[in-house]
Amino acid sequence: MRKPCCDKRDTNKGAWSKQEDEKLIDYIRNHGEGSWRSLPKAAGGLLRCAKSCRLRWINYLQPNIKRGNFAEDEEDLIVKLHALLGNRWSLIAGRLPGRTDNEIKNYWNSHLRRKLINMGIDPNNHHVSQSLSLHRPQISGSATLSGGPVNHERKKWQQYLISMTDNDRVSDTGSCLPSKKGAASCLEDNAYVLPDLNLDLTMSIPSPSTTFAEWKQESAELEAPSELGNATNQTLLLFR
DNA sequence: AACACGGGCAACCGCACCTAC
DNA sequence: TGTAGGTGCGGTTGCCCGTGT
Repeated sequence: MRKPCCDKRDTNKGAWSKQEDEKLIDYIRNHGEGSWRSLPKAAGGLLRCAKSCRLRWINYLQPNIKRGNFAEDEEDLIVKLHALLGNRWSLIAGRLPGRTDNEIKNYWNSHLRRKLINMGIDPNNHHVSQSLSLHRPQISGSATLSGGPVNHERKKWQQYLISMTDNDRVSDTGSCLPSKKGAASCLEDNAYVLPDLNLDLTMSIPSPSTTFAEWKQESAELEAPSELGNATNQTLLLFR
């Protein structure tokens, strides 16, 4: 049985106070990140769990964190990345400088998910819902999307839908849907699903004739340093 | 004005992965 | 090779605040 990461009797829970934040910031400024387990004691006796310190630093105290509303292009990117990666928030966050996985996850759950649902898109697999899929243009007739300012939004999402072929989306079987697999194995999965990702995240359709064996061979070849120059591998590197 | 309700967000929890021994 | 500690990640919870009734 694993020991708990800290003795819960001796730790505070809940919102962080200004003093606690300052202690943590001071310590990390002087000693750098890492050694989270020993940090609370070393940082002037912070009564916080190591994991809590890490989370607080990564999500709120780091100097390069971007706070506030998400820009339109950030939204687009999140949706596209989510279609590719599923709930791999840390990977998605890696593509959005200054944004944290927690922030993106919250934004997805509170805003983007609902937005997609209103558009008639299943946020889990990015498929157009049954009732709309037969006539994609109907999306513009979604009940929540009438009125002027929405037109732009509507157009944007229509383009998104059109640009997303079925091959682009995370498979229904959930090859990269929530599981406790590591990022690396997830990327392997995606490399199979999306062998031809482009750097700008607009996608080309993978050859339907590619078998798994062929893909494995291609992947092995891509591992070779001499292949680093080609576009496909650049794309794969994007997700490393 | 008081209450109920829902949304947004910070933080917690537990599991999985990584690495050193 | 197996094990334990440290860390990272994603799901979930709970509090706070705004809005509607």
